[in-house]
Amino acid sequence: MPTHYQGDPQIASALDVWVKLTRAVDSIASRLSARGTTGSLTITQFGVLEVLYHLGPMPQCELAGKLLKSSGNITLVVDNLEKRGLVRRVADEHDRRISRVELTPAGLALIEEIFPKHAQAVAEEFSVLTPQEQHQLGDLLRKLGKRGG
Amino acid sequence: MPTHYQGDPQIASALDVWVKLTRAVDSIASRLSARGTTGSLTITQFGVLEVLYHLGPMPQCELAGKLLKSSGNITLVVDNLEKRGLVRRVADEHDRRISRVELTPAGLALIEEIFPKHAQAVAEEFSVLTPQEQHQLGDLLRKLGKRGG
DNA sequence: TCTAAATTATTCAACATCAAACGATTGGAA
DNA sequence: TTCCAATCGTTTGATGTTGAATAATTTAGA
Repeated sequence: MPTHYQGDPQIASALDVWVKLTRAVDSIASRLSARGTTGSLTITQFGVLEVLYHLGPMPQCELAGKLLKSSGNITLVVDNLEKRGLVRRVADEHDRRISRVELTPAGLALIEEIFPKHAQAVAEEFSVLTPQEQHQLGDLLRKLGKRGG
Repeated sequence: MPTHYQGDPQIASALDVWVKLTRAVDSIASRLSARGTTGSLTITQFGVLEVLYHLGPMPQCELAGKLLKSSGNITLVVDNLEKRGLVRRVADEHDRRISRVELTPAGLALIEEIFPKHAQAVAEEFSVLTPQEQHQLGDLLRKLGKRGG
């Protein structure tokens, strides 16, 4: 989408790259989703299972931090995963404010089945870039992301 | 977030870059949002006004295409903008299926006020990259995005 | 100890988002 | 001309998302 911005070339360049950045992510995400590699899960549900799979059980607030979502959002997503029997809330013994979330056997079986397929699909999407280009991209993104946010 | 993936280094690298990519976008978007440069508008509402501002009145289906959203979504967002008097639906004379969306004077005034601030904020976010690095990033993203999606 | 501040999870209202189904309309083919 | 397929916008149901308010609990400080 051309932004047609007529001012400062620095601003025009930044707007252009920002649009490219958001559209690239949208584009890749939609192609990944179309492949159905997340099974019957939504993106966020997949994210929750994946984090629990790789990092183990954790409190909801920590889950919110990892996934960059609000606590209210995590409450709902965990609710929906719990209804489907994929995760379980376990009360913390030492701090009764905390409810720890963990995978059920069904949740573990599901993420073990679909994660490799998802990883493979991501690899195929990024195969248009050489290893060096991927490293370069990672460096540029690190500079952009590291700003306190 | 480390993905801790133990397999093919090609897959590990792709997952790593994919995580960096989504997190960079999340991070920048949340900082832009925190600056309040979109005024009292949501991201999508801002997007609609911005497209109408730069490209002129257009049917909802075209708006959906530009913003990569579903038609049902656009219906709702335009509804909300219309309630606030920022846009207007105008029936197409030649094709009664189409309702063209255009800025009202209030909508024009608003986007004319906030867009430059938003553009400035985006420029500041991307000022951590040199012009050459921005160009490099644009090239890499173009390769990633161009895949039919 | 007692109290104030911080943390955790939940709830709610408002908006976003999609997929699917639907009705109205258009355009082309038989 | 008549009918069928495609297009456009809306609606619905399910889920996501935030920010703010709230309740329960813990922690730290006076």
